Amino acid sequence: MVTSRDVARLAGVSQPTVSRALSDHPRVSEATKARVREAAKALGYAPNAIGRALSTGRSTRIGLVVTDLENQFYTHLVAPLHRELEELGHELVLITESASSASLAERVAAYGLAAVVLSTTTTDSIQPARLRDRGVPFVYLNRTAASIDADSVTVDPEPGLRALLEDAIARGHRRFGAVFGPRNTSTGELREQVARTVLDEHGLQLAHRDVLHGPFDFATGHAGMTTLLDGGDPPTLVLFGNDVVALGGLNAAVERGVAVPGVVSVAGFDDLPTSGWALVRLSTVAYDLDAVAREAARLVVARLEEPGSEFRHVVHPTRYVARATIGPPRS
Amino acid sequence: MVTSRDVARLAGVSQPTVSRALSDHPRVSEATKARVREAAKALGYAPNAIGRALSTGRSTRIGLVVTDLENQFYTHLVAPLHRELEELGHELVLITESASSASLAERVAAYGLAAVVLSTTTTDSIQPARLRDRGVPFVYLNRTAASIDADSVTVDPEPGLRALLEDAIARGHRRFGAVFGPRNTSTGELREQVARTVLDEHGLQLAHRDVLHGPFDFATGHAGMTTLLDGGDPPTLVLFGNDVVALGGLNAAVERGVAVPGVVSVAGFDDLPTSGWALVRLSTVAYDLDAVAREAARLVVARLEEPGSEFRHVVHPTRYVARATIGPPRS
DNA sequence: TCGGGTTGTGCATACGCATACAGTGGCTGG
DNA sequence: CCAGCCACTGTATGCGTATGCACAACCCGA
Repeated sequence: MVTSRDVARLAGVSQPTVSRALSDHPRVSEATKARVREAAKALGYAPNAIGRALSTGRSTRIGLVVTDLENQFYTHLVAPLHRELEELGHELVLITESASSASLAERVAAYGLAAVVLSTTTTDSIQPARLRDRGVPFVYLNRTAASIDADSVTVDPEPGLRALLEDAIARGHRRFGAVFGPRNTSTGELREQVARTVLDEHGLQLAHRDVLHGPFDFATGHAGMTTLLDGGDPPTLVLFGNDVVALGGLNAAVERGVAVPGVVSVAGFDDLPTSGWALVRLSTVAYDLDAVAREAARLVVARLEEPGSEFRHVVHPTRYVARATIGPPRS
Repeated sequence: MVTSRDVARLAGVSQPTVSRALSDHPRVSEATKARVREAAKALGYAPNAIGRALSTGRSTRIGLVVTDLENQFYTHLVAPLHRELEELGHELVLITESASSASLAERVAAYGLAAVVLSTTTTDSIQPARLRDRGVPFVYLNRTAASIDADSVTVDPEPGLRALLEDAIARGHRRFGAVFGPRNTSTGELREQVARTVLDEHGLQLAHRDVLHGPFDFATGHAGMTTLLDGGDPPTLVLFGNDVVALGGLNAAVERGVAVPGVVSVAGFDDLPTSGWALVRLSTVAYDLDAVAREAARLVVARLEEPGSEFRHVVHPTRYVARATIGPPRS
């Protein structure tokens, strides 16, 4: 391993001078800087992040806490987040909440993470509270927790979801079903609430038996659609908590030969790339997921640079994307 | 931040004793261990990975080098790899090869990574060579490089691909087209070679104009299928480099109303979960991707523990999964 | 010509942990 | 009863970097 001491020796200076030269300290002469840079290059030197982190007390490593890496949604969230963090000179460490091991806060401390992006779905505020108590900066991504404030990037489901539902109502739908996300989820709850409000405004409501809940995954949608279809007189449109769930529902319908939108219409939320496929054509609510993820990256980094600043709450708008899975209701 | 010194003070012992007690050193009395553990728990102490890494010279952080995080294939690779690494007490750091920044080897050194899993597709052996020169352990995942040896987990396309092609031939296909992966790719090259061999054995071959190449992504498949369909007298079956590419091709066909498998049959490779959807039903070559990823994790960790041991080359078998996208050729 | 400021560099040290080594008791056996 | 050993635990140190401080050399104006 090449250390700054090796570089110092080759450049004929002291180790601290190497450190200063490479970080472009103004008190180092240009000549020395050039010599040091050359020596560093010759040896293939790169400052050791471990040593630096230990010395400065901060690290450039940022944790992303997710529930289900296998979930397609996270793919499209991790990629831009990672890209942006990398551009800002930070690294991404993935963390899943495995109940088995230590508490999140402890693991953050152990891993030496500078900050954390919380993208787990549950509103459970124990973890945020612990993070705050430990002084670990964190940012909410696509979720919030009522009791603990922090920077956040979220999505306002209202415009998109309203447009979607009003389109459905205009087409003649009256019996709506829903497979929402988990109950203790800020995003899920908000979407459900908006949906109920919009329907209510049109004198409609969700019958209790037509509303299901479950994790934001394929299986939930699949099982949900199956249940709704198995019940007598299924709803004419099923609203899903997000696209991954909707895709599960859509496939369940296709599997049993139930025409979409001929027999049931299907609505999603997120507009994942898959939803736009010619094979799928899912009608859904869209927003700029890429921008949301990048925004989260910028917020964390900003928080690290200005720890005392006021919390920022960025909200992205949504819009309705009408494709092929919402049609007129069966007569 | 809670340090081992704080724990030491509370437990009434010295800092090194804390270190030893928590790592279950045999020369520490049970009574002391208990006291230390209690103090650690009371303070919520977790050993700082930075300090530990600096002290021991090794870290538990393992890098995963990928090309395209957005790619669905990597989703199903990252998730199990991460899970396995976590179980083995290691962390995962994502690295994408952005040409802009420093060389991979330098970044590995800078990040303080203990080892690296190389899952980028290109056979370019510059990076492996540099890693070797720096003494950074690494493992090939789903790729190899001829010139530089290392532990590897790969897939043998032969059985699955042979079965797939022989089924297609038995159904009457004679004109095959292909959209393979990038040229300088060990997996892509191997699949192409196997395909050509099997076809050759049956007195068939791939016409030059029917063979395309490109990155392993959706766009490649989409463009490839479009090109093949636009040429006069397209092949009756198009073999794709992998499922992600095949899904691109499949959607391109659907978009222009070309029936699959009525007009063209489509074959993939990987058997991603999406390929099994009722909406998709892609005929493809399957293997246990989950196991492959976990195997890679175990290999890296084993390599860290026994640096001198012989390189292991694990090869997973494949099998043909006949679904709905391969039918009889159009007459 | 000399004091005060500026510029450039080295010295000393700290970060949190692990570990080689030294030391302190208590115990056993001769 | 004491040499010798073992079981514990503390002291000292190092990992690679950053940074406060001291210091040397130089410059400038009075």
